[in-house]
Amino acid sequence: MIRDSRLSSVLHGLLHMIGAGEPVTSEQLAQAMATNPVVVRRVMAGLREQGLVRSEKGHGGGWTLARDPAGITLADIYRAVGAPTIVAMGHRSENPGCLVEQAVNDALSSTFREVEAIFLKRLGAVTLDALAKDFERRLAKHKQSLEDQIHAAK
Amino acid sequence: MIRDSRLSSVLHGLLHMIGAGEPVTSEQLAQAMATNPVVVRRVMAGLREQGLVRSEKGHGGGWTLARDPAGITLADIYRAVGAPTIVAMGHRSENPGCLVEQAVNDALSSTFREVEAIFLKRLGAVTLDALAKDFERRLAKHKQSLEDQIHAAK
DNA sequence: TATCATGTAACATCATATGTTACATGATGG
DNA sequence: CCATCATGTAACATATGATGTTACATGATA
Repeated sequence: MIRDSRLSSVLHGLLHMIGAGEPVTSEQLAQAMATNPVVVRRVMAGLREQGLVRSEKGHGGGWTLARDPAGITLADIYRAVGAPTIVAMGHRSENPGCLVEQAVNDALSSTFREVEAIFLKRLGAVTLDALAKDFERRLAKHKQSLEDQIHAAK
Repeated sequence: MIRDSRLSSVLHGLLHMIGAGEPVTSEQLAQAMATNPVVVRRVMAGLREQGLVRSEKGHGGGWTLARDPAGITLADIYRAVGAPTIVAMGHRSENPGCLVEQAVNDALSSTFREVEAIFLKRLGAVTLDALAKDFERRLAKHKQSLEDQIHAAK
């Protein structure tokens, strides 16, 4: 099964935007996200429609965050990238007249829906700001680790 | 996203097998599952490898349940059809050196894994027998409903 | 006005479930 | 023993949707 990586990909891009203090071009984001500028614009367009980011044309243009990252949850971003399918399984027929199919669909669908609700609840509990802070902690730890290596080599 | 319907499909077939007291051919299952006999054999082969069903060639041959349906859970069947992908989302890179990617992957992966565990736990709590009984209840109710209509029409 | 950047349409590509054809193998009944 | 039935399996076709790519239009800035 091909796994949709838009959410993961766009989060990567957004963290880069938070780090930069100025507009970031699709070209730069494409480098960071290991993809193509057109793909970046395509996915960022969804965020712009939801008012999460802004885009500016021309010299000095690019993408900037439009709202406080402490007020944006991963669930907001999930919806903004088009609310991709969560559960990779489904039914052959979504409108079954067959009683066997009804029994099977009910048993599976209730589980599917429950899983989807939990997934969205979890995403809704994480803000973009929290993710950025987590990254900064990793960065600090990484730098410390590098310094330790330098001192140890003396 | 294309949704994998093997689990749903094979459950449909298994309920038909429980209903029939004799071996059911791939041809018959294909009719019930609205698909092709070869597809039926392909998916049933997985169940046979797990000892859930048996197949017999020649006259009077076909597929039969190999174990008590009260001892088979939907999780067993899920695994037998090849344990299809549960969560339809993933990461661009599964082996990230980038710290941004690590932060993003950790945030999402923990949620993905939690959702998958809940999914499997739910499937493990439902036996094939319970599903069959649920179907029988629906059938009885349906019959009653038909009779009521006949009486009402008099 | 040249350059830079987004906006978007129109394809190509790729992975994977599903559908289909063809033929081999084995079991049963006559 | 042979015709028939059923599974076993390889090989290829199809469909879908994310992703990659090219091309060109539009708007903003220096």
